[in-house]
Amino acid sequence: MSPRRPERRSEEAAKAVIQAARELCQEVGYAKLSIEGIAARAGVGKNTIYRWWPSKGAVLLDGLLELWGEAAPFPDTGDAVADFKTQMKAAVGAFSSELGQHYRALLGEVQHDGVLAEALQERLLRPMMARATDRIELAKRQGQIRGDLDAELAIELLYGPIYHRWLLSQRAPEPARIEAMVDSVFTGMTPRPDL
Amino acid sequence: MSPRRPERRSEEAAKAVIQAARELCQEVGYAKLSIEGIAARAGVGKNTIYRWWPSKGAVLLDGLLELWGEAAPFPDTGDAVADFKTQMKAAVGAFSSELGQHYRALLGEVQHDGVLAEALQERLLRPMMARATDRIELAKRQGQIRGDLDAELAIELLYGPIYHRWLLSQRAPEPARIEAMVDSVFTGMTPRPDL
Amino acid sequence: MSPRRPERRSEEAAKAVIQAARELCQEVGYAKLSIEGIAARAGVGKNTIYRWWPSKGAVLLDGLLELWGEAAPFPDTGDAVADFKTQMKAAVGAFSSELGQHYRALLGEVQHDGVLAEALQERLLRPMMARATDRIELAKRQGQIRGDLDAELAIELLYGPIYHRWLLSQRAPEPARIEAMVDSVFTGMTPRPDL
Amino acid sequence: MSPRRPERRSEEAAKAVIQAARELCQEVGYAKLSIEGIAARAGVGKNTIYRWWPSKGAVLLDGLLELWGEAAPFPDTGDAVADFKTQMKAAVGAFSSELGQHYRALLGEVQHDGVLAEALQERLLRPMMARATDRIELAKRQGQIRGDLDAELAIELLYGPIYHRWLLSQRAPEPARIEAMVDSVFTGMTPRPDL
DNA sequence: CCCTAATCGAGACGGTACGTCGGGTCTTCGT
DNA sequence: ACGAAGACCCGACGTACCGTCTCGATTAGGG
Repeated sequence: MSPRRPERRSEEAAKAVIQAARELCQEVGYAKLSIEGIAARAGVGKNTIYRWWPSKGAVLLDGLLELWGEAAPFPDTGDAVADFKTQMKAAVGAFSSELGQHYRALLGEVQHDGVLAEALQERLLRPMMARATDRIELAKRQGQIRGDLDAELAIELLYGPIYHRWLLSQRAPEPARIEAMVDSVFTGMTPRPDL
Repeated sequence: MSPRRPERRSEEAAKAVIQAARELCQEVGYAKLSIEGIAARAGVGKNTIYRWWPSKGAVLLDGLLELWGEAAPFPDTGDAVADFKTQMKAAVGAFSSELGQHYRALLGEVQHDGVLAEALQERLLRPMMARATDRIELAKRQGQIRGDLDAELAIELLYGPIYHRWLLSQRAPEPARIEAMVDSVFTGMTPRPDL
Repeated sequence: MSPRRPERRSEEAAKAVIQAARELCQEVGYAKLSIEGIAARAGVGKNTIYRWWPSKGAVLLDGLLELWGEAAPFPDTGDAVADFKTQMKAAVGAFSSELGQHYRALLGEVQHDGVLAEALQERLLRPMMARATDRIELAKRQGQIRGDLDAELAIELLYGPIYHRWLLSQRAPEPARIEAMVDSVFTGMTPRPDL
Repeated sequence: MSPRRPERRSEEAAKAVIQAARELCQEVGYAKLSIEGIAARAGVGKNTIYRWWPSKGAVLLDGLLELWGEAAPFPDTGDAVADFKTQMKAAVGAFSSELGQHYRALLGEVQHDGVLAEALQERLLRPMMARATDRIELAKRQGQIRGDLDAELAIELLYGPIYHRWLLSQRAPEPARIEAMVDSVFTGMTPRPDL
C-alpha cells in the first residue's frame, strides 16, 4: 500500500498528506473526503498522492496505522477470560473514538474495493488477529481453551458479536455486555470435562 | 426510504429503475454504479430517481428487498440448534449469491451513510432479526436456551462470527464450520444444570 | 401570439399569468424568467400557459402591450420637427422605465426567435411605426418633409440613432441630444429649395 | 472575456472550442447552441470551457473576432460620403453572411447579459467605432463634416438606420437604400454655408 | 561542486457523474 | 369539461473530482 518505491520520497510531504487526510475525514466525513481536498490541505500536488497511494482509503489507512499501529500488547495475566474482556473493552472503546470512525469507514470501503481490502487485511487486521491468536494458543496450552478449537474460529466467536453490533446496528456494546458475551462464548470454548 | 411521497408515482418507472439498478450492479459492480447509469438503462429521467430515492444505495436496497423481502420462514423443527444451523447455512449461501454482493455493498455503504443505514435497519435487518428473535424466544420457552439470555445478544453470538468472517475476511464459512460455530455458541447459551 | 383559440379561456387565469410574468421579470430579470416560475407565481398549471402562449417572451409581450398598447397619440402641433422631438423624448423616457427593460429583452430575444419576432412586429412595432408613418405623411403633405422620401426610411433615419445607442451602447440619449439628432436628420429630409 | 487568466492555457483546446462553437451555431442556431454541445464537438471537457469563458456567447464572440477582428481598414479616398457608402455596404454585406447571424445573436444576447455586453463593447464595437470615428474626424478636418458635430453622434446617425432595419425588421438594406440614407444624413452633417 | 535526473508544487486537461432546473407533454383529480 | 397540480422524459446547467499530463523550481547525488 503506502510506499511502493521507498526511494527518494519526501517524508515531509507524506506526513502532511496523512495528517491532512485524518483531519479532513474528521471535519467533513469519509464520504466527502477527496484526494483533491487532501492535496490542497496538505499543500501538496495531487500527483504526489497518486504516486504513493492508490486511493483515499489507503491514505486514511496509513493515518490509522500511524496511531493504532502499535496497539497495547495483548494482556496476559494468566486468566484468559479476564484478559479477553480487558482487551475487548479497550477495542470497543477505540471504536467509539474519532479514529474509530475512520476504521469503520475503511471497513465499509473494503466491501467494494479489493485493493484496499488486501491492504487493510495485511497491515491492520492480520497483525491484530495474530496477537489474539497468540493469546488463544497460550490459553490452549494452559488448558483454558479446548485444544481442538481453531484459533481463527475462536477469534470469530469472540469478536464477531462486537462487530455485528457495531457494523450492523451502529452501536458499541457497553462493558457489562462484553463481559456477558465473553463469558457465554468461553463456556463453549472451555475443555469439556465430560469428554 | 423508497417512496417518500406515495402519491401519484409511476409504478412502471419504479419497477424499471429498481431492475436497472440490480442489473447494472451485477454488471459493473457497486462502486461504478451511478444514478446517471441507472436512469439511462431504465429509460427514465434522473429526476424521477431523485424524486423517490435519496441515493443509489436506496434504489439497490429496494431491489434487494423485492427479492429477499419474503425470506423463507424461520425453520421450526423443535430442535433449536438444528434450526439455527439450517437457517444460517441458507443465509450464508445467500451471501455468496449475486444478490449477496449487493447486500455486502449496502453493508459497506451504510458505514458512511446514515440515511441509508436507517433504511437498511428498518426494512431489512430489523425484520430479519425479528424472525430470529421469535425463534429464540420459542427456544427459551422450550428450555433449550437459558431464560435470562437477551435475545439480541443471542443473535449477535450466533450471527456475529459469520458476519465477522464475511465482512472482515471476505470469506463465507462453509457448512461444517457453521455447525461447529453453532454448537460452540449454544453450549454457552444452554441452561446451566448446576444453577 | 396570445390567444390562439379565444374559446373558453379563463380570462382570470390569463390576467394572472401576464401579471406574474411582468412581476417576475422585474424581480429576477428576463434571463431567469421561466414558464415554470410564472405558472407557480400565477397559481396556474403549466399547461394553461402552453395552451395560450408559445414562449415566455410571448407572455411578456402581452404584458407589455397591456400597458403600452394604447400609447399616447402622436403629437400634432403642426410643427413636425417639434412633434418628433416630443414623441422621441417620451419614447426614450419609456425605454428607461422598468417596462423598457422588458422591451429591450424582447428586442434581444427576437434576434433568435422567429415566432416571437413576428409577434412583436405585428403587435407592437407595426402599430408604432404606423402612427409615425401617418405623422410623416402629414408632414410631407404640409411640405415639411420632402415628398419623395420613403416614410419607412424617414422612420429609420429618425429612430435608428436612438436604438443604436440604446441597444449597442446600453445608453439612452438625453433630451438635448435627441434635439440635435432630430435637427440634423430633418435637415436631410427637408425639401431642397434648390431642386 | 475570453482568457481571464492567460497562464498556461492550452492553445490547441481553445482553438477547438472556438471552432466547434462556430460550426455548431451555424448548424443548429444560437438558441440551441449549448456549452455541453460545444465541449463534445471540440473533444474537450466542459470545465475547460468554463475555465476560460463565462458563457456560450463569450465563446462565440471569440469566434467572431477571430474572423472579423481584422476588418478591412476604413476606406479613405478623400470623399467621406463615398467612403462611408463603401464601408456601410460592406458592413451590411457581412451582416447577411453566416457570421452575420452570429453577430446578430450576440447583439440579442447582450440585451440581457451584462458581462457579455461589456465584452462585446470592448472587443468588437469599440474598435469598430474607433475606426469610424477616425474617418469622421478626418472628414471634419477636411471640412466635409461640420466641426461642431460629436463623432459619436455622427456614427449613430449613419449606422443607426441600418441597425434599426436589421434588428427591428430583420432586413438588411440594399445598396441603393444605403446610398440614399448616407446622402440624407450627410446633408445634415455638412457645414452650413449660411451660418 | 556542478549536472542531471527525480520529485516536488501547481494546476490544466479530457472525462464522468453529480444534483438541480426547466422545457414541453401527459395524467389525475377536484370543482 | 376545465384547469391546478405535478409526475414524466429529456437535455443542459454549472460544479466537483477523477486520474493523467505538463510545467518550472528545487534538490539530491554521482561523476
